[in-house]
Amino acid sequence: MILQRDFFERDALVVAPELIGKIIVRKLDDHTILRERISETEVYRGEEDKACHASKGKTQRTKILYGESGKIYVYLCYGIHWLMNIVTGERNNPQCVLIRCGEVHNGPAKLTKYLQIDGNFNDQKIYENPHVWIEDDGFQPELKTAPRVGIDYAGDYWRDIAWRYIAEKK
DNA sequence: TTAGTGATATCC
DNA sequence: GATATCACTAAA
Repeated sequence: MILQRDFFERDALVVAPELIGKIIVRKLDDHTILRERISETEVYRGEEDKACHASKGKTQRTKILYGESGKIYVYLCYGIHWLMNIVTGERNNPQCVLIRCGEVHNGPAKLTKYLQIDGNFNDQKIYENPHVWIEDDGFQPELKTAPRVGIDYAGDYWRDIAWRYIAEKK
């Protein structure tokens, strides 16, 4: 089953844990289809979240977070790495879920490198998309939570909040 | 531990 | 126009 827009229309704090165990499918061409199960996500939610790009308000870059849910938000980090997010929640409620790792490729930039996701995918839909989508095969691993990574600048409260969801290893 | 890398926001 | 910042990785 392919996840449709209504899945992403909900709050990021609901979508992020449910994305764990889902499968990102990336079709490069008719003969090459990559699949990777999501094992870690993080929530970036609202203008008051200092770690969220939208905390500085609506800009050219962050306007996509204010738009339609189910869009892919791809962001270039440190000049080298593409990070893949999915916009969630209703319009004008800026929030997204960062796809932080897959089962095979740990690390947000490794994942996008493997899946060949880059800036061209920014602002595209993650559903009704012939090149990339997310499937649910019914698998639901046990989850654990942890503080988010790499956001020391966000201050004590936002740095320590447990908005990171990880598939528990068995 | 550190270098590499470039888009974005912010300050002239 | 210039510069400071940054949700990372690989090599050592």
